Amino acid sequence: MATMKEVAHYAGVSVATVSRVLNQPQSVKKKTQEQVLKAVQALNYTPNFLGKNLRQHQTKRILVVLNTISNQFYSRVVQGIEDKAREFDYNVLMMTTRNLQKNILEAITMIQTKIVDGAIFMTTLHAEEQISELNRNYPVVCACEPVEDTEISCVSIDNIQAAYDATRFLIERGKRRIALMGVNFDLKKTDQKIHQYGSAALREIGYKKALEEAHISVDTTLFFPKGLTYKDGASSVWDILKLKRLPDAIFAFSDAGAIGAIRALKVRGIRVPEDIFVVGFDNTAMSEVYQPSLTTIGQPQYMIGLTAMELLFERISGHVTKSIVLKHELVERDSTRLSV
Amino acid sequence: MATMKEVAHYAGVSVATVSRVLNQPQSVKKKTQEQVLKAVQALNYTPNFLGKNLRQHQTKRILVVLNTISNQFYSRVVQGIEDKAREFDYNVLMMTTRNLQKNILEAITMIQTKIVDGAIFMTTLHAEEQISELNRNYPVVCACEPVEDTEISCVSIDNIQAAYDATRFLIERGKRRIALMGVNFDLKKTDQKIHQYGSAALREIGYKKALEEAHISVDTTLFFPKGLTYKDGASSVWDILKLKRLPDAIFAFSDAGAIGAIRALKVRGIRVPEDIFVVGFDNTAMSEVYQPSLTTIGQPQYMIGLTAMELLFERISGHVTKSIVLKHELVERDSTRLSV
DNA sequence: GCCAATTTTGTAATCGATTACAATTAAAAT
DNA sequence: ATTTTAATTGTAATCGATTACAAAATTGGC
Repeated sequence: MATMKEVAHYAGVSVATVSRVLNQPQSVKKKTQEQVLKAVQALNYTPNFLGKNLRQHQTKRILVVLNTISNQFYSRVVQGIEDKAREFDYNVLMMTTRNLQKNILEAITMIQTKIVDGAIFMTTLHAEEQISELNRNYPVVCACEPVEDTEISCVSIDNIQAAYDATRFLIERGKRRIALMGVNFDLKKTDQKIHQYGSAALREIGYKKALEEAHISVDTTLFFPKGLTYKDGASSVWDILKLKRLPDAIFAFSDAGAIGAIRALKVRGIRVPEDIFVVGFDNTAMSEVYQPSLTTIGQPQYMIGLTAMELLFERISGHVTKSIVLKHELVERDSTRLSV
Repeated sequence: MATMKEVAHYAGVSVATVSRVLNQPQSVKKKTQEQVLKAVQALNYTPNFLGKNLRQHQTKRILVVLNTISNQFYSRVVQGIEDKAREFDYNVLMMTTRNLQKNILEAITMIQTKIVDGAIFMTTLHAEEQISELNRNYPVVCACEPVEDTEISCVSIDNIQAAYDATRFLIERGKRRIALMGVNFDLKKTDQKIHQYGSAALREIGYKKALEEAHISVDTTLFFPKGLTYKDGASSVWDILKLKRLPDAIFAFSDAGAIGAIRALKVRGIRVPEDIFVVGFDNTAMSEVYQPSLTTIGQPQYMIGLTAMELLFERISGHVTKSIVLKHELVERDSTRLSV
């Protein structure tokens, strides 16, 4: 609660000296140091970073912008970000947007108003334009979700290839009616730039590519763009059950969605994997623990976080822009494995 | 990137006028307003909040401190916090501690250095002392986890009663060897103040109370204080299987732990609920979706968040301290229900 | 058209730190 | 002991905003 001025007065020195003791102690005499530190103790002084940051034009803080923290997936990405940030003595703050543009703009304001030195966006949807604009003047990195603007540093897997791999995996196992469960396909109607739809649109492309390669025609009645949660997965299954012919496989763009779907199928007596194969996305902890365990596309979450933070540092110090694609992996488990 | 000074110059007015246009436009002539706004546009001006906050001694931001964002449970609490915060035009930032004291101290610094106006801690373990000290000079509220210091505002359920209810529920269904899976029991050895162990210790008390009431002796070989994750639950089961006599029920302090346990039991051919009953904690989405669905203690997460934020506002504006206990509920599902 | 009352604008202090530069003090060299 | 050099400290400007107070401009009443 005390200010540096009061500390200076108490210690009988100038504020400059106090500042030096706290920031470059080697430049001040041992004895004065002690006096000052004693005063700091006595007055229970803690610096006001608003003043410090204002003067120094830097905060040593960055912001991570997420849609929701209830997605297991992000936790590990954030850990990567934090570990790398710590190396450089930076603090990591987070904000959630819950898919509302309003909240993304709020996060953007946080950067423009100099509360943080930069930001990592894991949510580009609904505000690509504004993030792009932000990126012209402030350090920005996008992670997990693709962005159209090549001026923005970005880290993610190859979503097209990943979906292609998953789809092909199912096709090779004899599946031909593969339902797709994910998000935002419908945005397509308003704009043809694919990047704007995020990873889901890319995955849809990979899916189609695999089908075409196998000469299977794309059936859009098998698309269920509800969302990524358990409930979305379950709810999509209610729709699926209305189809004349059921699909023989489901490819969900999230593990939670896949699990919600399996659960709903079970309620109707449809078995996984015997009747329908199911593949998820992200390889979250639950995909291993669920019964049946879930085949899924694993993303190198920790590495994504680490890399994103690295790119952000490069951006903060030198305005270098760079995009990196990391490797995914298909993890085969029980939801696509018929027991022998 | 432009400063207010530049805007003022461009518009041909003083900085005071610019500030007024932005903050109390009614006090400035229409025509000047337009000039200024035009300048703001032209120079793409955004205020620097460091300066503003410094001058005004407030930031309109608060910090939420969590152990981890990978716990489904917190997501909904945070939503409550955010919704209430928005009502008062506050922003909510988050930091994770991953159960490391070092990180809690980092969060505390964030408040002391005036980057935020106050904080909600959902993680008191490892730093009660410091949080208590912080609370003397800055607005602090604790949520979900109990705190010893009565000067700290706190919101949570009655953990003793909740655990009592769960245990009693099992006893009433004929279970007598009830294993406990949770965290931090062992801290007990170093200090006898129960509050320091957090909610887990309270739950242990409730558990014991129910047993004693039923004249069942407490068997500490049935305590498995590994942690709250899926893996912890599964790993505890490996230990359980080493027992001479298996328990007939498991009460886990988290849904994830309970599910991890069910999964591990299944691997060894032990069925839930036929062979063992399992009860979880928190009523997260997965408890409904898992197979078998999980009986669990539900906490009013959203309400906890809402209330915590309310208490923080009271603390920010008037140094009122208040603690609130909210109601829990026992949700019965398949993991404790023998099919007829 | 003049004066008082009111509205609008500007000047300068302020928030709490850092830091260039100057001034002082101590140590080293002669 | 005196000068030179280096180490230590202080003075004051600065970061970018807000805001009390003073000054100027406008309005209204006569």
